[in-house]
Order: sequence, then C-alpha cells, then structure tokens
Amino acid sequence: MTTRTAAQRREQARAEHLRRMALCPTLRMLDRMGDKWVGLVLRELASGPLRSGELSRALAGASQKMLTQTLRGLERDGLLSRSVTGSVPVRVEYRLTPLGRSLLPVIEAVTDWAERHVVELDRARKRYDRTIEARDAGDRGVVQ
Amino acid sequence: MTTRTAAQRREQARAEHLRRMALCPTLRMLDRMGDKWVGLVLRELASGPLRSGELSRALAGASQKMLTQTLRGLERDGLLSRSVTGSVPVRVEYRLTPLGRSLLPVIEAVTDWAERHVVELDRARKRYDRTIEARDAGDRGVVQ
DNA sequence: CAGCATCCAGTTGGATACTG
DNA sequence: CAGTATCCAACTGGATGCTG
Repeated sequence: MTTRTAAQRREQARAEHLRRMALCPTLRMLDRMGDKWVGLVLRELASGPLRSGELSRALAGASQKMLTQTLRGLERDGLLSRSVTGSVPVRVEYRLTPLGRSLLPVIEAVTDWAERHVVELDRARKRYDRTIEARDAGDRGVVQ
Repeated sequence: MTTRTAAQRREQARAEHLRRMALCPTLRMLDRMGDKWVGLVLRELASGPLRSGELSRALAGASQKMLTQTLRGLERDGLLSRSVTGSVPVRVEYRLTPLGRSLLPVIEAVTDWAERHVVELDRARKRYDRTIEARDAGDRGVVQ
C-alpha cells in the first residue's frame, strides 16, 4: 500500500516543477522581457542615457506608474542605473549598465527573427482563424 | 486658439502609441515568449514531436487548461502543428513547424545570456534590496 | 485520451490625486 | 521634475466537472 494517493503525488510533482521554474534563468528572463514596457525601455536606452521626462515622452503609451515600475525592476536586476543630480528641480538620468548593454544583442536576435517572420506569422494566424471559423460553421450546418 | 486641449493631445499620442505597439513584431514576440508556458513547451518540443499526454507529464506544473491554451496559441502563430491520428482512443501529436524550429536559436540566445549572467542578476538584486532596506530604515531613524 | 466550459482568485496595469 | 499612493477594471491563470 502506497502512503500517498495519486492525486498527492501529482500535486507534489507540480509543486516541485513550479519551484524549479521560478529558478530557471531562462524563464526568468523571458518573463522579464515579456513585461509590457521592458522591450521599449531597453530600446530607448540603447542609444544613450535619458532623463525621466524624455523617457516618458518617448513611451507616450505608458502610464507614469508603469514606467517607474518598469525602471525599478530593471534597476533591481542591474540592467540599468539611475542617477540623481541637482535638486529643485531634480534631474534623474537612466542609463544601461554594461550588463544591460550585454542584453541588447539578445533583444536584437528577437527583433531580427520577428521582422523576418512577421509575414509568415500573420499568414499562419489568418489561415488558422479561417479554419476554425469554417469548422464551427460546418458544425452547425451553416453556409454563411 | 488650439482646437484641442493638452490633455486631448496627450490622449491621442497615447492611443497612437498603443496602436503602433500592438503591431510591432518584436513586442509581439516578446509578449508571446513571455507567456508562462511557451518557453517550456518549445523547449520540450525542440527534441522531437510529443503526444499530448507526454507534454502534460513533462510540464507537470501546468494545468490542463493552460497547456491547451499555450498549444493553441503557438499553433495559431504557425510555430507548431497538431495532428490527430486514430480514434478511440484519440492520439494527438504536437511538433514544431520549420517556422517554430527557426525560433529555437533565438530562445537559445536568451538561455545562453541568462545562464551566463544569472549570478550577476542575483547579486544586483540582493544589493538593490539591501540598499532599499537600509534607506527605509534610515528614513525612520531605525538601526535594526 | 484529449479537450472544452465554467467559475473564481490573484495579478497586472491604468486613472487620479498628491508630495518633496 | 520626478515619484509615491490609492483605487479599480481587465486579464491571466488555476480548480473542477463534463464530453466525444
């Protein structure tokens, strides 16, 4: 007689798996880079340091809160540095650290792939959606 | 006299920006790859086709719903294909398409970077957290 | 075996208002 | 100018139960 039910074993495997995942460097980075504004912030800072205001103008779509949150996250990971100079008015500048700059080629790899294949992606998507639609219509005996 | 207020102009810039973003191939891909299970699914399928059950055992941490959702998303983008053979019991197999395989080097670029720099990331994070803690303690005149 | 539907908690992200 | 605090809507992801 086993001391644990199948459900318990599954549960444990699941917990274990999740713990592993949280530690996996690759998944951590994919997660970070998937954050809505990270890609854009890195792209902006790639060409040089920027002040807070310049960033928020460049990323007109981001709310002030999200911008700060994103910047803090990247700073925490050591990808960019934040330096304050003067006071009244305060002047804050963000710049990529060497670590942050070392990430740029990776982003570029994504960009290259994406731009080369965006047409295929769109085509696949349309094809898939048409197929689904057709199937659903067929299910109901509809001709449309 | 302008016909729009500053708020309206900001609002418009924001809308424009968001529309652009949704179309940017790079951001689309970063978003996709940031999906919780996409990285793992691609990693599993990199070494060859797998059946549904095999995948869910390999990704013990994922709920059945998320697994399906992830697979459908990737299929929609044309990154993997789903083939059904037999019936009672049904046998479903997932495999990367050529397009999907072409993405592997990109994932690998992320993996390489992440594994090379994970130590630095952790160090930066600890340093940052310590700094914040110290500052907060100082603010309250606490010695801890 | 593979997958869909439903319901629900937790998280993410945005609007607004305020501070040094 | 730069940033914090709060409140809230929308989305993400998970648990459960059911179908061909």
